[in-house]
Amino acid sequence: MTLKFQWLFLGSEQAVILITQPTQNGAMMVLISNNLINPRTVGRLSIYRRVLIQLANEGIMRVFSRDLAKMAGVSPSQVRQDLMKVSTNGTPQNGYSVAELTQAVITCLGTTKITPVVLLGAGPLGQAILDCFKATQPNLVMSAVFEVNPNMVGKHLYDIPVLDFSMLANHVQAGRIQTAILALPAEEAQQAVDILIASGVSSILNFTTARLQVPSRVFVENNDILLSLERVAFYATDTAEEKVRA
Amino acid sequence: MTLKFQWLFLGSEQAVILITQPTQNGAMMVLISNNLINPRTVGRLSIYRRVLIQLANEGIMRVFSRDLAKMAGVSPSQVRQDLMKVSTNGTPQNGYSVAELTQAVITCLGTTKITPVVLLGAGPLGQAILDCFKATQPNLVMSAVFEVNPNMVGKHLYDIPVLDFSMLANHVQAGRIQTAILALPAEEAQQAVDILIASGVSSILNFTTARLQVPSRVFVENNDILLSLERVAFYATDTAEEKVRA
DNA sequence: TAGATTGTTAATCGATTAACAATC
DNA sequence: TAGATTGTTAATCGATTAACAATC
Repeated sequence: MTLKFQWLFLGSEQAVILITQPTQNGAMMVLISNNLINPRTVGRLSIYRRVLIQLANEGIMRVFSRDLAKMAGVSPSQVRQDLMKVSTNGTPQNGYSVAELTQAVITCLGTTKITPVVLLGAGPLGQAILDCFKATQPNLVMSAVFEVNPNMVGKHLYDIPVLDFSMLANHVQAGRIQTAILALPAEEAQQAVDILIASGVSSILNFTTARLQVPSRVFVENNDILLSLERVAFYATDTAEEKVRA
Repeated sequence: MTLKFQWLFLGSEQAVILITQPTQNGAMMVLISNNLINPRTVGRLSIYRRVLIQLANEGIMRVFSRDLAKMAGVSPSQVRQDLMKVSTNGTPQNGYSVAELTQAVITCLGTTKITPVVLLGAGPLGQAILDCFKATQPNLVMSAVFEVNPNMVGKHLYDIPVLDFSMLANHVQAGRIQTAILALPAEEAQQAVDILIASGVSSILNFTTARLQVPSRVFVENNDILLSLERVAFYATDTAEEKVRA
């Protein structure tokens, strides 16, 4: 009997895993449908991991939810609620073992598995992303950069080869690459996404302003830098002009 | 009588404006406390603006909430709910005038006022942000880039002068600059933020992994690229390994 | 008019916070 | 033991969605 499992993303904040099996007439039957960790929680767990690693570097052995909360910028309740998603081992009076909790969070986030990534676009943003990769955990490995600009193709950026865009589908399929980063012009985004998904990609980090059309099994994280800029501009207030005469 | 008004940010998703006046003993008395547009709504309004401008370019004169919703990737209810925040002018049967709605959204977002910005950090990420500025509305104007690296100071990047970090406070004060972008090492972030806030900055776009400590009147938008990467890696699933034998 | 859409209020949904028994 | 913290359930809060009267 062949079982199949896949993520399903509901909106942008909720994820579900489906385990299905084929019925006699060929249709799929849902066996298990588990609510799993949603993107917000994953984000906070990543932050806890950073904080925990820093604590370990400082030689601190144990930590309370209150302290972890303060350092991560969230509430103590939130920390304990989130830690319910990982196999916790805290004790009253003693809090959590930094070493054990770090391990539990890392296991939960699956940061132990090597995840190959492709980057689309070798412009300034693409290069900045490559630069960021120096700081990531070693489980994320950049496989190649794809560009249409013939002046860049064949070179290396941060030791990563820049390949022609036409090689994208083959490369992704051959390397069974599941993760892609979009740092190309918004007009080219959807077309590239169609190729990526057809080649097996299931998780996309989208730095373009385009709204991507993808099947529900594919995860999309939008990081719209222009939107961030516009929002920050909106909330800027000139304190020097804040006083008005009535 | 001197009135004073200021934003107040509650958590990361809610903003309030306070209008206060001094009492006889010098304390401030709250006159009006208005719930105003929260960051999520501001983000969606920015997206609507983009969509509307594109529609105008295509020569389309009128639009229904249903169509706007589809193009922005949200629900029709959400569109109408958001448009309640701007002075709307839609009519049943005819929907919204693209030109009028664009104008109303732009007015609401305050995109008419020139907003000067400083950028901290001239590394690869800083340069990518400068590159993004080409695409922004002309109301956002980059004033200067600040760096500690003496090899960069004195040069120009994208026609913007790179100044020494020691000139930051004076420059921000002299130019009454309210908005700053952080693209420097996380270890230097808080120290820089303290200088910025003391110099009058009220709105910060933080690209570092640091959690910033700021007074509640200051808006902080965190854009943690490493977190985005980690989240995307988490949801990647290898479809080729999705089939398991039971 | 009939039908469809707006503007707005009510209902739902989900995420965060509070509370508290169990425990060290 | 007394006091404080965990793990978890219940309550709250806020955001999104649905519903619907008013309207063109």
